[in-house]
Amino acid sequence: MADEQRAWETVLSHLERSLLDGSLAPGDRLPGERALAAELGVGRSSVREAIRVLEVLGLVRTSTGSGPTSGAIIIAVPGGGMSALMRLQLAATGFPVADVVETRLVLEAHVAAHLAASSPDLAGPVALLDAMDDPSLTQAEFLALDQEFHLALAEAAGNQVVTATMAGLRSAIESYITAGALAAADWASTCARLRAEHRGILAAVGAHDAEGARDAVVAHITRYYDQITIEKEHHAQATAAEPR
Amino acid sequence: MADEQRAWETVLSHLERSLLDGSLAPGDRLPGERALAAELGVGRSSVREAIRVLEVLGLVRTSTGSGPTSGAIIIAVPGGGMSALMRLQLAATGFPVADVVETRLVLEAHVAAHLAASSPDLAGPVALLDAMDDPSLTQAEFLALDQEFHLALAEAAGNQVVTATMAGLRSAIESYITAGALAAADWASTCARLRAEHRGILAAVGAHDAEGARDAVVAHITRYYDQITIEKEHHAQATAAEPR
DNA sequence: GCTATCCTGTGGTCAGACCACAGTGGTCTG
DNA sequence: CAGACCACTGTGGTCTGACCACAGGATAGC
Repeated sequence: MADEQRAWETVLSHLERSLLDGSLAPGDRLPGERALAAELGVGRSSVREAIRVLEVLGLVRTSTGSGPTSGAIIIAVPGGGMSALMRLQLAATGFPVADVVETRLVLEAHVAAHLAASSPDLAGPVALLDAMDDPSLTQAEFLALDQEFHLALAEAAGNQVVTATMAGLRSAIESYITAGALAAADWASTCARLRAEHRGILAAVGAHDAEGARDAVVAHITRYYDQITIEKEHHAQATAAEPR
Repeated sequence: MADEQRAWETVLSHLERSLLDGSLAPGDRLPGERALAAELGVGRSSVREAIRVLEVLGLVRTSTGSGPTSGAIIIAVPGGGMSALMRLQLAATGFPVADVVETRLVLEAHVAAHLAASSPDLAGPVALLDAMDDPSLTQAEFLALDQEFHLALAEAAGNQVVTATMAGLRSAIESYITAGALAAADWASTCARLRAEHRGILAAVGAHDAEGARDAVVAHITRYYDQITIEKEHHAQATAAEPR
């Protein structure tokens, strides 16, 4: 009866059930592939397909070798799989980038408003902002910190799902962000503006100004993407004749 | 040089690139597993792992047999993978249900407000509501239509990412919703209330009352989950001594 | 011309065999 | 005795070849 699902689905359901009933928890090691195959009466390749799915979804980390850190280990990277999912959906159907950005906007605006309405611990975000003031940062480092800052805000708001989704959305359009930053005509001033806007967001949050915080976030993100979009067009024109 | 990624990642990147450069588009058939394996110089099992990932992510549909509808076909089910992702993340990390609900709230509120601000085509949602008026519907059928209604709203709002995410969130807590409905003390009145609230949401949207639409959606969802939560506690008390 | 049959190609699965890798534990050397 | 060294073992990663069920198309028979 249960044979109607394919072998790898059997494995996946088994693992999902183990997670739900607590016999598997983050940090645990999965049984070896061979053991799992024998236990469930399927071939090893089917087990591997299931584990592969879990890996892409950010639920397990696999490594070779022996010892307690080897094998398939349950992690639970928030938004781990979201990244791959968004990227591929983007590639396939063209989830429009604008939709991704808009979604990010909705979530981050909520986060900001939520933070302003409560009295969260903002030590993490503040520390990140301080780190971002370092003028010796490379562009990549700056963007990484920027990413961390936004995630730290989401984390402070305390909603894991929102945090994970935001992480996924961000990484889905990471290449887009990076490309845009590289093409930025005047990175120094852009960078300075971003710093100021970040401070502004935190200030509004600290002042319990929900509307202000929401508006600040919306403006922050909107402005950045507008800039990228515009400059990308310029850049496209400038390089239109170049070979790819 | 590119050998540093695992074989199945090679396949996945290859397919992703093909999607991006347009040599693969939704509706197309992938090359056969054996052909792909030969082409990329990897084993068939590696190809299968990559395809498996794409399948779970809702990007391809596979079927056996021959003919033009067989093989792996690129579909691009919005939110196909999101469902699996959310469910498993929920299982693994214990995303609190409350977080999922709150996220849903944020997104749906945005959808409602967005719809009210524009002049969308609401024929689909209206038709669904009419279908839900059928008193002979089973509970499961009603809930399925309810799900469709909410998704139809999101679709009308035109943001595919939001739609997909909502679909994923919903399916992640589907068992929770169903269980709650089953335990509902008075399903008939609950059902009637849901119908009325749905109409209310549509009315506010139609009247271009963004705030009203937002509030209506928030109230709609919040009330339902509050009810479920309360009744679940009662149910838990009533059945506390029963064996599971 | 129509029907029944075989053929072909598809994914689905399994079994077995290697490989590279990283701890583990023993052995050898100083 | 302490240290370095090395074979052993178990892990995931991969490939190969084989078989199955399935569904459509080609073919032979009526």
